[in-house]
Amino acid sequence: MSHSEADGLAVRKRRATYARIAASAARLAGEQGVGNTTVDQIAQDAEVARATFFRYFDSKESAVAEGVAGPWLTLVTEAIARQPGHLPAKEALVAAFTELADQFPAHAGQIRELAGLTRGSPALAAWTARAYQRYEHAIAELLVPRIPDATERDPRPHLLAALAMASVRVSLDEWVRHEGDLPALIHRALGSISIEPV
Amino acid sequence: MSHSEADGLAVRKRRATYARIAASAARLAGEQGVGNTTVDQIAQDAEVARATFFRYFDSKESAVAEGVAGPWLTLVTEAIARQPGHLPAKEALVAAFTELADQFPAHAGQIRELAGLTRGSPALAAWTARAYQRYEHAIAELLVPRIPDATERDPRPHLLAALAMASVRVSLDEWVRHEGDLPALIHRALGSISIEPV
DNA sequence: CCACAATATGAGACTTAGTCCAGAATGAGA
DNA sequence: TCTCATTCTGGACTAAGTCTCATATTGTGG
Repeated sequence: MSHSEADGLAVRKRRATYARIAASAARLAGEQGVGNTTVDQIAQDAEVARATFFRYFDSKESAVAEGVAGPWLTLVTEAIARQPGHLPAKEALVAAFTELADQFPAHAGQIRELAGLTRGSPALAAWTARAYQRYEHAIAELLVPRIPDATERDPRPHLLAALAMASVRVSLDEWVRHEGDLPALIHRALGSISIEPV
Repeated sequence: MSHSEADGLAVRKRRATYARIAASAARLAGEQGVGNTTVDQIAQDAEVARATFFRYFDSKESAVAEGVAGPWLTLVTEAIARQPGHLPAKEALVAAFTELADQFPAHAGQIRELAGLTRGSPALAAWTARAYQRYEHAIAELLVPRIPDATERDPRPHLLAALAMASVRVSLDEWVRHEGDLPALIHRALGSISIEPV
C-alpha cells in the first residue's frame, strides 16, 4: 500500500487525479443519475480531458463505482491491515469491522445512494461487482500471514476474503431494504463464518 | 424454475432466442476476442435484429459472459435443486458438486476460454462478476428451506451461496493457473469454511 | 542548473455500443 | 378466423470507448 508522502510528484499527482475523477463521477451520478451523466461532464468537472478520463477508468460506470464504493472499501482494507499481526484471520476481520462501526454513519448516505444507483443501472451493478472483487483480492493478500498453518496455495485466505465481502454485500442489502443497525448486521454475518483446519 | 415443455410457444421461443444469442456471443468472442466482435456480428449470427439483441442483453459483454459461464452455472444450480430435500444446505452443495464432477471435462475448454477472455477485457470481467452474483442469489433461494433453524431474514443462506460461488471462482482461478483436479479443488474449498448457526 | 529520456496530458477524428420510436409480424385467446 | 397484446425489425440518433499524434511535465544524469 505505502501511501507515504515521499513518493515522487508524478505518483502523487496521478493518485490525486484518480481520486478527483472518481469523486466527480460519484457526485454527478448521485445528483443526476448515471444515465443522465456523460463522460464529458465528469471529465470537465474533474478538470481533465476526455481522453485522460479513459486512461484512468475503463468505463463511466467503473469510475462511478469506484467513486462511491471505493472510499468506503478502502477504509475496510486499511482497518484490516492495521490490526495487530498476531490476530488470526477471522479475528482480524471482526476487529476491523468493529473498529469501523463509528464511521458507518458518515458513509451511510453514500452507501444508500449506491444501492439506488445500481438498482437503475445494470452496467453500474456489474462494475460495482467487479470493484468488490478487486478489494476482495486485496483483503485476501492481507489475510495470508494470518492463517497459521497455511499451505502453499491455500484457498482459505481468498475464501475468507470472499465471505467478508459477501457479509458486507448481504448486510448492506438487508440494511437498505429493512433498516436496522448495519455494523451489527455485518458482525452477525461475519460471526456465522468459521474456518476449518485443512 | 419450471422448464416444463408445455409453456406456450411464445415462452419457449423466447428462451430459445436468449440461448441462441448467448451461444453466438460466446462462440464469436472465443474465436475473435471480445474486442474484435461487434454486436452486429452476434445479432446476425443469432439471426435477430440488432435492436432485439439489446432486448435480451444489457451489453455485448453481458451476452458473452452469460454465453460462456451461463451453461455451466446453470448446471450447478440445477444440480443443487435436484438434491433430496432432507439434505441440509452444506451437504446439498457438496453432493451437487460431487455429482457434477464427471461433467467438468466437457466444459473445461469453455471455462479456460472465459479466463482468457476476461484477462483481456475488464468489461467482460465486470459483467462476469455480475453474472456470478445472479447465480449466487438463485442458489441462496434454493438453500433457504435447507437451513433447519433459519430465522426471518437469516443471512446464512446467502453466505453459503457466496461460499459456493467463491469456491468455484477461487478453484477455477487456481486450476487455470496451476492445473490440477478441478472438482477436487472445489471440494476442498467448500470444506475449508463452514457457516455456523447464529 | 541544463539537457534529455520517459511518461502523462490534450485535442480531435473515428468506430461502435446502446437508446428510441414507428411500423410489421407473431402468438394467445375468443 | 378475427382481434388484441407483445415482440421483432429497421433506421435514426446520442454518447461511449479507441486511436494517433502533438504538447507538456516529471524524473535523472551530467
